[in-house]
Amino acid sequence: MALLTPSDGTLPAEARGWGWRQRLALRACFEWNPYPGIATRERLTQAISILEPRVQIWFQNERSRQLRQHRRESWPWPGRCGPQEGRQKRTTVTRSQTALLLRAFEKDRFPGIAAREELARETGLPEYRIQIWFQNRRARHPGQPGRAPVQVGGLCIAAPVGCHPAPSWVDFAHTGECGTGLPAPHVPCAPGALPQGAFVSQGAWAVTVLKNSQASSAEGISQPSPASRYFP
DNA sequence: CGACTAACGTAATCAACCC
DNA sequence: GGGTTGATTACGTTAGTCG
Repeated sequence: MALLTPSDGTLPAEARGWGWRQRLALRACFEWNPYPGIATRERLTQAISILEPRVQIWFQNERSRQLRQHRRESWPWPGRCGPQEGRQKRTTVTRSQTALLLRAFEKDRFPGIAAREELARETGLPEYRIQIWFQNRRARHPGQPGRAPVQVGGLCIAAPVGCHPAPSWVDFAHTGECGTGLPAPHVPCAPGALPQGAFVSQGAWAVTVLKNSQASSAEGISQPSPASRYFP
């Protein structure tokens, strides 16, 4: 998405959307666990400087793509493997926050990003939680039909939290922090969870390799058929 | 123009929390 | 214990970008 890219528009073609290093980290994680819990998503968030909700959206879209491809090629989708990771802790919405949201809901059932940001500021809740609240509210309190036009243009997705600096995929590329940041070795993951060590090494490997190689070779790394790894 | 992808929608469901 | 509601999932659609 252009809105996630530097404003000068000089991002290389292969990095359309997010940086290829970010994609690589996401793919590496996806291969080990297509259903990451909040802990893994948070680690990814820190490692690749993409906000957690965006990471979640990416995994949703990626699972969708993989499922489609598996169906096309008549391969069974492995689905969840291993114990489930923990969910996002349930957000407690206070009465005053609910009242605020209800007022906004009555005015507009389909708030755009700007309105959600404003509500986030007013309530102190994260913008993505606001979005979830509206989704649940619409589903459970169907009122007048009809939907607001999708607000895509004019988004400030690059920096929903007060427009912080541009995604640091360049830093990610040069600091080498990502290898350790991606899969925190001491994360309190559920016992018997996915092969964390393997995940660590894979993520670190990916990053290490990328640090010492060119984008062209990186493309080759990120390309192997993902399905082949599910069915060795 | 078609392919790709981020963002966003619904519907169904799981699960935590409150009364 | 049941109702409410936040979180997550699958799946579909839209719109922007690129070759």
